[in-house]
Amino acid sequence: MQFSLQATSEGSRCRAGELVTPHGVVQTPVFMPVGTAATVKGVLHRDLKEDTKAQIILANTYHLYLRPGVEILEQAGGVHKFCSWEGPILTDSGGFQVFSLAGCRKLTEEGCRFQSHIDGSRHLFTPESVVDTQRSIGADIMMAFDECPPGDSPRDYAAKSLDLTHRWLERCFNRLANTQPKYGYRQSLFPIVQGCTYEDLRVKSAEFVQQFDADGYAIGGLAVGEPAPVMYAMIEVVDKVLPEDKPRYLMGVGTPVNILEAIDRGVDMFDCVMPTRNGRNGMLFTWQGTINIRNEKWRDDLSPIDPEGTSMVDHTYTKAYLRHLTVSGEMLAAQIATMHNLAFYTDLVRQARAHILAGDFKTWKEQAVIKLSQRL
RNA sequence: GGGAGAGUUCCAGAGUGGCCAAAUGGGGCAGACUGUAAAUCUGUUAGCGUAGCUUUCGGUGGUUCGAAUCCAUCCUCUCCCA
Repeated sequence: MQFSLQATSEGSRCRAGELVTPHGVVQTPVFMPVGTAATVKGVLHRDLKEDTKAQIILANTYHLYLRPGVEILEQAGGVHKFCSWEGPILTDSGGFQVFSLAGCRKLTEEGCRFQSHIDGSRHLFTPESVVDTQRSIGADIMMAFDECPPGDSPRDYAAKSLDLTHRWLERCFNRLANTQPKYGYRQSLFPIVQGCTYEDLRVKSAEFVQQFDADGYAIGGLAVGEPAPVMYAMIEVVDKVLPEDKPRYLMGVGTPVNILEAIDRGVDMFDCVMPTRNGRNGMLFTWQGTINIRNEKWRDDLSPIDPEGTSMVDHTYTKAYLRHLTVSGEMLAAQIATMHNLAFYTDLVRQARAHILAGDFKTWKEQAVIKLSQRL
């Protein structure tokens, strides 16, 4: 996998780049819609690609392993063919599920024993098995199996957890080296920097991780409850250590403002459920701020959903209509809101990229952040 | 014409002397959501600026220390039999 930097900007660590994957070129900064179960909920791939301009999407190892299962994915010839998405796919390792499904799992040196949230059946994930599963899935970018500790973890737990994540990382790379891709193209493995909100642990993790000469590096365990300034500080610390010539991926982040701030600090790749999940729950992101489309004030607003929007839905439907659909519980509401939000998120990073290339990112960002923080 | 029953806060519908500003559901209003166990979850929904006070359970009048609950009467509605 090749990554090339095309531009950086004065007074900022921001970068514009290009990532060449087996399934196509990704221009960075990039936002990657989350498609946990090999589907970005409610959106046809045609619309995902042509309307919302998604360049690469996520899928999830934990969820695909449980359903439909590795066998079906192998029979299909990998997840791309299974779900008919021809572009690049990144799979999360299930590390986040180990965190978010706490209560039905047990961590050991070997890996993580857990019970399926679907039927309660018992399973074991190890760094090796997770790499194997991602081989079977056929992701362009595989993620290392990590532990994502709670945001408020005490230092001793964070340190212990970090060491475990590092030992697991070595095992992930060993497994990667000793196995072959199943579908004829090379797969990349991204390590994940952890360390909670402890600066020295973050530095230690970034230094540990970069010795693996990976195709890209991820920053995990952020936006899990800590204040945004703390998150930004952690990004700054880590980005100083990570290699300049490789993409940096901030996992699970975030709000439009979070994303611009992270781009400013050198992050190239993002994913977040916010545009999709919040969209399904009636929240719209726009350049003028966020909208709760359920609010009564939109009841008779027959203006387009978003005059500045780049999606077909923005100009085809009115706010009053989308509110009606949302309040009525109509499934089309979720589809329209999701398309709008994804189109907005990709537009957000695309404009950021354009301003990086133009050299005025910093001033543009300052103005954008003010507007984006508003509630309409 | 005869008989039976019912009218409760936005709606449906509990409650049948004090623990009732009144269950529950719906609807309304608002909020949350950051590597998706989420088309989910939470709050609120008589008035006044909390404690507390004030006006509500078809209308009117009464019984009682006290009434949505008991009595009288009026109004409205539903069902059954002719």
